[in-house]
Amino acid sequence: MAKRPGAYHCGTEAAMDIIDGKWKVGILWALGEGVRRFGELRRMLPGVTEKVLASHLRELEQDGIVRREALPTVPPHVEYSLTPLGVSLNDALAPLARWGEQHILSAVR
Amino acid sequence: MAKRPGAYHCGTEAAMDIIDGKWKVGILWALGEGVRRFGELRRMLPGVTEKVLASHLRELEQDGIVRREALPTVPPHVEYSLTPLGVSLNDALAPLARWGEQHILSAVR
DNA sequence: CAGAATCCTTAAAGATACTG
DNA sequence: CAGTATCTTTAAGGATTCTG
Repeated sequence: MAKRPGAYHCGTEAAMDIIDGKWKVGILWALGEGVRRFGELRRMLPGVTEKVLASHLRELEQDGIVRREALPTVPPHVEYSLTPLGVSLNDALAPLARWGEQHILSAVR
Repeated sequence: MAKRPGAYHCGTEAAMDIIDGKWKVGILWALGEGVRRFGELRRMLPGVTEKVLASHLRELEQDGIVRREALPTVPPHVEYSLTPLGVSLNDALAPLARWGEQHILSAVR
């Protein structure tokens, strides 16, 4: 979770704080493809527990990265999507993804 | 620390694994300015303990990000610097730094 | 279905002291 | 100077159960 804006020394530190959490970048990646429901996200991230997924989503929501919309249906129905800020964060992450693919993932392939 | 290349689902995850550690991006930033000695790094990162700094440096060295050169002098003298891979990682981190500055740090200034 | 509540495990980090 | 060796602390994450 992000702290107060004054608590950082550089932008990277601030950004890292927001995506700090085992499944945060996975969530960003999953929501980059469109609107997803809670159960969909859970299936897209094999191994994540409900508790951790819920708390990560709540933190991302508080940081303005994710929008949460609860539909008043029975049974409950909640949709998650990226805010414009979330989209921009995803874009800023793209070079890092390319770096990882080129230098780490392709090392043995 | 980076695991085996096959253990990741995307490049971001692999990159995040390498810079995972409270002071790793700080070390990258400090070494981006040039060669530094152990004691210099410690002073540049207020709050880091010797143990954590040493282990972070060892991990970054194993991941090929940092080069360690021990000079055979008395008293001991060890110089740390970025490898070409480390420089490229620092470059890939730049967009994220800009994002953090624009969207988080400047939020209250 | 989408979570909240509770309890539990364990790695990462911190503190402190010591040394080639 | 540049670490290593222990010990302790903490907080993220996991497992399980329960509910509007």
